[in-house]
Amino acid sequence: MRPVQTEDAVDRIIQQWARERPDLETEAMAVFGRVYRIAAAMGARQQEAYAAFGISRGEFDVIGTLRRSGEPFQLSPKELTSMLMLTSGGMTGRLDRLERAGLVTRSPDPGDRRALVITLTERGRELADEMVGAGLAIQREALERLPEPARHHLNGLLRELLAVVDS
Amino acid sequence: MRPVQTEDAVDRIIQQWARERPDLETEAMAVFGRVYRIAAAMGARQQEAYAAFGISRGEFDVIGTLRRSGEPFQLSPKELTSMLMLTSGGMTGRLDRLERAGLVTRSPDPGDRRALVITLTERGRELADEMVGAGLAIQREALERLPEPARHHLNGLLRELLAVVDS
DNA sequence: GCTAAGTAGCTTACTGCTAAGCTAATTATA
DNA sequence: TATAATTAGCTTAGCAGTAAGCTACTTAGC
Repeated sequence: MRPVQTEDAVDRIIQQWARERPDLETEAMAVFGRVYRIAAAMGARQQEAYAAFGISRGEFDVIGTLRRSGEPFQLSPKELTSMLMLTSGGMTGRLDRLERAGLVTRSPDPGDRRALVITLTERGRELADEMVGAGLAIQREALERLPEPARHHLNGLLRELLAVVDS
Repeated sequence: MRPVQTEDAVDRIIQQWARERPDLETEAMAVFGRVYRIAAAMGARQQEAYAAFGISRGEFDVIGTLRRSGEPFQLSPKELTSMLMLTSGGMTGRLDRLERAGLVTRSPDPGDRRALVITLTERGRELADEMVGAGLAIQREALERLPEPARHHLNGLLRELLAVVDS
């Protein structure tokens, strides 16, 4: 009952390398080539869904992070920068746009006059709640086309690979 | 003998969402969250390795595509643009840099006066051969830390997921 | 208390990308 | 043949990111 495994774009690339460079051991290329393509394709699809709400994927990451941090939906730019692995300049730009859109506010941190507190506005919270559902729907739509034992097994293997890669 | 599965960054994000929004079905978020992080981490690692050769990952993609296309290592900008899913402007920039570095040449296509032929130079071919080995080494180093049945199984599941995502 | 080092956030210069529009050449149609 | 539509590649403007350096403030050591 497994679907027939037909040749995909990554197989073709690997066949070309195997013809030109038969000395290469290409298994790793297959695994990570597929990871890159899945990430790119799903990223593009999510970006499209987010654009319907008027903000980018990166901007959603910010309001999503504030939303899931829980009441009172406040974090410092520094915390956001390190959670989202961005430079401070990039974060300043995102916060500028989100503030202009009325989704977050900047206010001084009473305990540290160097620092700011970023707070999700009511509109920002509502938008984050709507958008997390929309983004998740895109992901579920794709994933549900795999049968269940495969889904669960895939998640476990990806967890192992991430542990290896992040260490 | 399986390593103990400890909580990772994706688990923590999902726990936050589950606390704030218990209505969400988060399995898909786990799978794609890990795919995104693996892609980002490995991409950064490869970029670093490529930088040692003086060119970027995107530029390597171009000379790698020419190299694996086989003798006479020639493709048109149009073919490269569609293979690498780039806009024409982006490809023009990459070719400018590669030409300046002496890794490719631009020459007129004798059969179509609108078109160009991009040819890998001898130095370009040598560099591509060296770099594909270096990039692959990074990938193998990570992947080999998974035991073999897992590696093969993971590749099969990723192939299934890519087929679903690319359709 | 002073001073040196570190930290938070912003600004600037630069890079690489996309999107839109251009020219020149080719192809299809009347 | 004339003309309309398409295609290849380039150029330009604009955007989002990084890296480096700035100011203002805080912390640690003497």
